[in-house]
Amino acid sequence: MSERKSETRKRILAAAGRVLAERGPGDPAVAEVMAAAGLTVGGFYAHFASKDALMLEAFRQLLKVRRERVAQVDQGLKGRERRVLLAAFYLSRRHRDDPDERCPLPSSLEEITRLPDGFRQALAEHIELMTAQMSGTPEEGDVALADLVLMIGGLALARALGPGELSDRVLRAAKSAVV
Amino acid sequence: MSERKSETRKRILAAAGRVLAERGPGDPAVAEVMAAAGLTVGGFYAHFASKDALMLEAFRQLLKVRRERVAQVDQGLKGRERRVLLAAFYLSRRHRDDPDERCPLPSSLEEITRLPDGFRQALAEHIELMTAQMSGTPEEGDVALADLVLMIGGLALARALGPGELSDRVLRAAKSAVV
DNA sequence: TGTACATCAGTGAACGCGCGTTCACTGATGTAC
DNA sequence: TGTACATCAGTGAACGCGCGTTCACTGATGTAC
Repeated sequence: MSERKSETRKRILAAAGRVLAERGPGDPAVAEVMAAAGLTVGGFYAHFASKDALMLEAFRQLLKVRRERVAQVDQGLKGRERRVLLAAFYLSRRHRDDPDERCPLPSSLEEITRLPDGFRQALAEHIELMTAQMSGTPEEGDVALADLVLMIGGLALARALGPGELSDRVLRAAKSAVV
Repeated sequence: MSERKSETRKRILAAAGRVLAERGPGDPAVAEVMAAAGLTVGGFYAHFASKDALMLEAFRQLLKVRRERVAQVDQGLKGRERRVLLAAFYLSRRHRDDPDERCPLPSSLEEITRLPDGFRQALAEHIELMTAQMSGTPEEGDVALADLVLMIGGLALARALGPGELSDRVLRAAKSAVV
């Protein structure tokens, strides 16, 4: 594969990641993703086998990047302090409203029920790795898992409510419940 | 409107409620809902103005019924004890796997972002009423809200993971984090 | 160095399908006399 | 009580559109000699 082609591939993947994080893997149309990458639909299948294949790869990549980012945040902090800090970022109004840098999970969970198994596996792997990153000791695993639920669920609910007082309250309430 | 017609309308609404709770308001096709009600597509628009109108009415009705059910559960229990009991039901494997009696929120949150405003309003109203039902005193409002996030988010994540060990762990972890 | 040909990334139009919505029609039920 | 007509719930086919996927073609880049 030529360098030019693999550059194009990356552009498509990046465009897919942006819309996926906002609207989930199913909703965005292939033509829309290609247009966002500055291309036309026709060329798509020279890069990916199907829409699902593109979206799965974008999904995995987004999760991986986010895990790496989390790993870089403040390794000095451990256990609950670390979780509180991560939740403060995750459940901020900025993360709710900013179209970039979004976690794809709140928008993807529901569709994953009906998507190919690879999505479920990528999700499971991510959850395992994140709980490990968020717990100082193995015994803390379950509280880390509960905190992930607060984060993902809190953001999903806050987004569904749209910007506003109740939505802000949801973010605050979830943050202060971190275990 | 004849009695026969209004009976049919209720059947359509009930069929819509079942698929909505499982797959959200957008995914099920009108023809599929009508078939589930023992009818053909053509007659649909004599009962509802549009698919969105049907789904919104089904959504509101499902939420109302669920609130009434919660109101009947054990008024003796107050505050945290009450929330623990409700979470035990909500985050059970049965509620995760049983196609009937499902809460529509885990499957609907994401789509609500892109749906007419009525969905958002119905959601907001439901969340307000539920936090009221789940807090003994007004000061408890925020912990009730956090518990709702644990319940809805926990079920959404557990469903996305599909039945299995990790999914069960999510349910348990969320339950034991109830504030 | 230049010419002929092959390769390759991307284009643009078309195909097939599912789905929301519309509409002419049918068969059953109700009403007038 | 019976007959003619109107109403009404539901049917089945069609329309239009969006979308995933395919494919013949183009223009640019690389290779052989």
